[in-house]
Amino acid sequence: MKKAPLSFFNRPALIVAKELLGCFLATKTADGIERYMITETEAYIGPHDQASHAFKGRTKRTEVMYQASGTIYVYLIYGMYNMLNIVTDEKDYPAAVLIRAVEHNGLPITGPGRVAKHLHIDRMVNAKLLGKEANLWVELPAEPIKRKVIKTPRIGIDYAGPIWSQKQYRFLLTK
DNA sequence: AGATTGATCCAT
DNA sequence: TGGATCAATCTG
Repeated sequence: MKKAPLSFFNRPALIVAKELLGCFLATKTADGIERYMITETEAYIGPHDQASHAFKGRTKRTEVMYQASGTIYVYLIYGMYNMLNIVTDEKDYPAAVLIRAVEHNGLPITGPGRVAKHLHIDRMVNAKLLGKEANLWVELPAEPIKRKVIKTPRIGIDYAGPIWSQKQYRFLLTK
């Protein structure tokens, strides 16, 4: 299995979000390398995206979204759940892809909170670089995926207004 | 449908 | 400095 180069992420978030489907999140454990196939993503595409945290500008929390592509962005929501994102695009351009669901040995893990919990991902890895500074990286599938891709509006962003809340920036693999 | 939970951001 | 808000999930 081939590790995704950091250049994979140095592209528009919409492209990365689509291409991450079928890729694997990989982490090293005592039992070896565990791989989780990514089955659902969402793109947050820039400073003008009203659904994005970066819409309010550069703050202590959003600073990581402006860092180099391949940087990990993890934040806490509702005081309970960690959300795993991967920064995309050029440095100083705030964009990221949220990992919303994976599959492990054919078993689905749906919902971003459950994904992070299952992989033991928390804010300790926030602002770390995939593979270099964190025990987490992405691997590319050996063969192109055969499953179909569905697009829908993003989840839980009604605050983003009528235009941005309806953009079809969520991508899922069908069964 | 309602509770949960705490970091973050902005207005008072 | 307080208080609303939140890229969600669990239980009834």
